[in-house]
Amino acid sequence: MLDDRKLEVLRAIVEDFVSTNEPVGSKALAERHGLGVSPATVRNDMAALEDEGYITHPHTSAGRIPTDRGYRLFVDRLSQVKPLSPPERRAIQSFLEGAVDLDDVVRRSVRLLSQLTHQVAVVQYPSLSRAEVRHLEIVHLAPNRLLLVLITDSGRVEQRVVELHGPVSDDDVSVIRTLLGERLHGATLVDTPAKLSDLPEAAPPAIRPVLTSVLSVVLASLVEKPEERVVIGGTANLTRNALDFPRTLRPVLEALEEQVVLLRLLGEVNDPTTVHVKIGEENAVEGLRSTSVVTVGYGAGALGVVGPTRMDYPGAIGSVRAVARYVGDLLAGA
Amino acid sequence: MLDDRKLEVLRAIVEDFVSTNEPVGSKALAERHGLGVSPATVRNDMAALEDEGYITHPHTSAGRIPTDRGYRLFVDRLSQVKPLSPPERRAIQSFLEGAVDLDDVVRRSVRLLSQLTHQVAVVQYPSLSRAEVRHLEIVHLAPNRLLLVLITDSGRVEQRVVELHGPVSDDDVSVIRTLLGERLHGATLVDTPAKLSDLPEAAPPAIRPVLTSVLSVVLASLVEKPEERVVIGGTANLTRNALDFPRTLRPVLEALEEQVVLLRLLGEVNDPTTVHVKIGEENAVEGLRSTSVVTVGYGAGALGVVGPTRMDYPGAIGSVRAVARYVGDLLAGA
DNA sequence: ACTTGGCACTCTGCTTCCACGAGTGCCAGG
DNA sequence: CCTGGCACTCGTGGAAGCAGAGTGCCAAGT
Repeated sequence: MLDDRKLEVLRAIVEDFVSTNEPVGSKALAERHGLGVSPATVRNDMAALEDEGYITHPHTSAGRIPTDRGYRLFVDRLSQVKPLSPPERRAIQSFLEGAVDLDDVVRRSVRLLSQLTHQVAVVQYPSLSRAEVRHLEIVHLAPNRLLLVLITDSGRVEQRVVELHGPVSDDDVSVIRTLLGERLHGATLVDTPAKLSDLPEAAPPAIRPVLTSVLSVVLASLVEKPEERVVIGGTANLTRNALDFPRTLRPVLEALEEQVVLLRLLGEVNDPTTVHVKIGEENAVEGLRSTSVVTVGYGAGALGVVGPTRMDYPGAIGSVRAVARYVGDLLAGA
Repeated sequence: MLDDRKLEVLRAIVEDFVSTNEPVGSKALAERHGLGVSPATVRNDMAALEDEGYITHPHTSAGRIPTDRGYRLFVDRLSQVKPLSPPERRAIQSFLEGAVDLDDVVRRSVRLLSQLTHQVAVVQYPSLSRAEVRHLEIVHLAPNRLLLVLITDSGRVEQRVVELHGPVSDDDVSVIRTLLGERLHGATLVDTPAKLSDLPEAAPPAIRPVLTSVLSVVLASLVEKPEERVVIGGTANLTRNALDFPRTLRPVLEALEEQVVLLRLLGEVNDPTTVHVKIGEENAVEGLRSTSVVTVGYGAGALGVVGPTRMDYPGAIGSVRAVARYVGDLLAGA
């Protein structure tokens, strides 16, 4: 059904349309891509591709543009990832290494990705649940108020306030600090419920009430529904090609403002090591049906870009993969 | 030069234009605002207002629209702040009180502001320099690597990694922790240089090298150039009135992505208790010359909104002020 | 069976033209 | 100083016409 030349035509259409943002006609295509056949032949192939739903045309006398399905085929079978140039790689590395802390790493990654791809970039903080506890500090803020500070191996620092029913002494706080510290040091957060379950019984009766308050906060806010954080940047790129989002910029921006939505995007990454591409209507999120999303896991989290379906997929995939790799290494080694 | 009626006409023009987004003509204005005079009279007044530079018209046969100068006069002399309704106040309060930590307070404030005003909201984290140290924790990450965690009275938690030249023992770390803790507890960050200057001499010689490394990081990253953070939200509102930013949406989005720019906006607040309004060309930031910015300090930081010059100033000022008040109270009491 | 040139057809986009209407500026009279 | 009247300007919107791009299909060539 689809011989090699037809696929070649499809590739040419995608590439042309991506770079010019204009429907591409048979004539221009035939001569510009050295296919060695006449426009008429190309037209026949185009008709076939259109029958199969890979391309369409906005109106009768316009050129063709790829459909979501066409992009899908292009991504799956016709394109190959565009690797970054060595200078680019060096630039990424040195830019990321300049970061002073985790926040900085994430911010820099976002900026990097959006500049490399000219799209909107999304970077998730390393997930808490998979993280390992490096330190748990308890600060005695007020007689009946504690602040828990959790530091993970990925550099994340989480804080939670614990309101107690009654006042507690500094000494008791020290005891609890030591107890918890021993149990949790080096544990991953998913393991903590098991590690902590017998703690109240094992502890001196005097501190049990306080201990349970602390434990409930730890379990509730760090383990059961650990806060996932996502940072976004480069939204100005959405206006780059005003033509891409005729009247749909609004919903896109709205969707991108929702943490939940972003998490869902990044969370759909099953296999964390391969790059995932969601094209147009494939997106579960309503407001992003006119966009494509390229994501990949970097270890403890995920990152990606969001842009028009008319996107430079090979470039985006290459950039996303490269940045994920560097970020992953950086955080693993930190 | 400008009698009361002319001012009244200006007010009417601003209000009409803000609500309809269409140039307003003499006829509609005369009848809709019950000025008690004929359109012809209004026209004369308009001509005067135009001579003074308060209004202009896009083309000969169109109605008038306010200039930046006109808005300025309106804001300064013709409008009065629209106070929020009691239900609105209650909603704000209960929404903010649901926050679990500082990050949450800031995020909620941004959302609140953008929803109240239908503009882009900007909220600065409580500034570090004015903050008081509530706790300084030193975590021994690796033999030659420490993590400083600083907790302020406003709830901010800052972390910095200190790389040491050589390994250090847990005991030495404890000593330093105690030393620093004593000196810094309750101090504001601006005071710290004074409080710490004699510390190296006062400390046991053995730990001096480590101590100076730690001190230099504290001073450099927390005091000399303390990291200011800003959160932004509601950018989708920029697309609400597509007509407001014909081809200028791009630079606005770009400007808003720059932390520096946002800080500059909020930093221009001299008198922290009054609301500041920057209209159009008054803005120092290039990309925001087509917008207006309404800001106010809330105590340890500032917040505000960014929108088209054609903005509901009384409403925006009221909302900004109200939110700032609640946020200020919340953080002061926390 | 596939390719190719030719040709008629169908659109869109652009211009021109024109009439309409909103809105103004000005003037003379109350 | 206000008001009604009136001529003038100018953008808007619709109709009409035209050029260009691109298609679909057919018949002939390889």
